Amino acid sequence: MQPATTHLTRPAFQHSVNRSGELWSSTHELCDLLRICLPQDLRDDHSRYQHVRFKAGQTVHLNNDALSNLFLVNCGFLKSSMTDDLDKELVLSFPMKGDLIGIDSIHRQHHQSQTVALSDCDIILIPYSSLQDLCKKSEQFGHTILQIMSRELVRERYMLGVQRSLSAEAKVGRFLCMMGERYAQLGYSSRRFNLRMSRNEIANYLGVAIETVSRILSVFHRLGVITVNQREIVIIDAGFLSNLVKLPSARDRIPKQAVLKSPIMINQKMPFPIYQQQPEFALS
Amino acid sequence: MQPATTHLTRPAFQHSVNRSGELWSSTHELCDLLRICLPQDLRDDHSRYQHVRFKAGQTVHLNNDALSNLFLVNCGFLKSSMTDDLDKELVLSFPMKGDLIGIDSIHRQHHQSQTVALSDCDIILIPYSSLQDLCKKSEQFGHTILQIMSRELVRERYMLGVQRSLSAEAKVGRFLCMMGERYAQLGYSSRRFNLRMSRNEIANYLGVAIETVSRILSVFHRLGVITVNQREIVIIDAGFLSNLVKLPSARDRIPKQAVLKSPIMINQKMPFPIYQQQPEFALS
DNA sequence: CGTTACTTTGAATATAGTCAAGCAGTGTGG
DNA sequence: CCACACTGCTTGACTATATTCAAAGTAACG
Repeated sequence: MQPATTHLTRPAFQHSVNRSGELWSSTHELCDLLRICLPQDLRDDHSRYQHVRFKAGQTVHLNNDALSNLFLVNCGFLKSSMTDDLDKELVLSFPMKGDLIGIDSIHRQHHQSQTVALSDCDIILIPYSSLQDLCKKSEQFGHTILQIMSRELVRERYMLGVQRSLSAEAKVGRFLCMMGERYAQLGYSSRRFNLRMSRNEIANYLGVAIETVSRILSVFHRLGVITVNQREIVIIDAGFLSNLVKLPSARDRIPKQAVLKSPIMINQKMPFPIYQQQPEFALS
Repeated sequence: MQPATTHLTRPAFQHSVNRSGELWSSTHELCDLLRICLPQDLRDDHSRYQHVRFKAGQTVHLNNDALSNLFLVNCGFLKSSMTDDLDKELVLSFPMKGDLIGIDSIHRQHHQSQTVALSDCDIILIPYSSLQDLCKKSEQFGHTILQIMSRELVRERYMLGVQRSLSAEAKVGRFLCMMGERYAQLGYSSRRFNLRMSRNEIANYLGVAIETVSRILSVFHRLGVITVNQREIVIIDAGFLSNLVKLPSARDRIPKQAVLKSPIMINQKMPFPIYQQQPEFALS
């Protein structure tokens, strides 16, 4: 499809740090970002965590980098990807505010993926050693970290399900809804937003060809369930998008019109809220 | 494809326990099974973990069960699956000796999947509370658990890559190799083994139709790279299977013979050892 | 021995991929 | 400011891969 790596510039760490206005966060702020309650036993923890800024296009970490920090997104939009057996890029996720980057690296103590900034970003560095300290200090925090990892597992598994059993149309529909939900969580509109990634990156993420994504967006537009203008999306019928199973085959569709001869298949079940705020997730 | 749930019998826990000969394992044995070194600070831990036996076809846990235990496979073969949006079964993994079942349930404190025994099994129950105790007692153990979860994430991600970017032929090829490697780890032959799961389960796991699996196995057999006899597989050319990208299209293939007009595409790179023993994984 | 479940194989079909061309927005340099 | 190239996106036509449907074969089970 596309080459695995374009030209990746390694982040100028020290540089960024010195210029970054020396912003540091407390453990409390960390927990807030992660959407977990500050455990009792960390009330008097005064650790500080450094912020680093990345410009759009800059690399946060590369595949195979030794694990020294995890990265917590404070603001901005990123893309995590790995390189598969065949040296093709494989987009894994689009981290944004509140997402923890790098937990896949704990296993071998080296990153198994790479992350680049799609927009200017502010990222908090969490040295892995600090994470271990926090786990040692607070039993509850340790539990929470397990939960976060477990959640990541469930999310990735959800994507696995999407890959395996959905039509390309359903994939794109759910992708748009998911993005809407995620923006909503950040306080933006879930109906009108700008995609931060290219069609290519979407296609890769969904495991379909770029032309397929393009075509499907056009069809959705024609059907009146969304509006597409470059990367600006307006979702008109979110229910349609998240429950779509498949559209009538192309031949049953009067070309260039929204008139359909055979019915559109829609799933009745409520979709699994994979990225929604999870109240039970916060520790009481 | 296939109905999500056939008829699942809940395990007769108490019953099994009473009949099971009351086998209990030590923390040390637990670590051995998990292929990690017993941490120093758990040397004098005398916790005991109960074994439970399951007959082929019995359910170990159901989706949405409250998390009380994790399950460590001592022997036997199982199948973990979830139910997707469209109520279809989605096979996630085929746990065997040494695999830890249920870490996806930590997130919501409820299982996000279900596991059934494909053969008679001996399973060690690890109450989640005990796991937390061990983490509290031993910092190193806590770290190791993180590693295990991280590893699971990487494995699942590998499958995601398989789903997205491989042809059906490559999927089946890699599946066979992977099974070989896993059997090898258990001390069996990596070349000759019995698949414990049905074609249906394989197809589901790989995200292809059952007929496709069947056809591809036949083609491999005809090409002389494997031998298939029901569920007994003999791998003749493992390199071929793990590096196959795609076979020549059907029309370039003289029917029913192993003669090919155009070349078979083979990947040069070494495959990622996703299930191989990882020496660096053991704690020093 | 008949019923059932699982598997294989063939033929037709559909979905999505590839190839190719054209369009639109962006940026560069004359 | 315009011409030019460049990149990303869209659209069409064709094709390949894999699915679906159908039928028949094989093993397993009571």
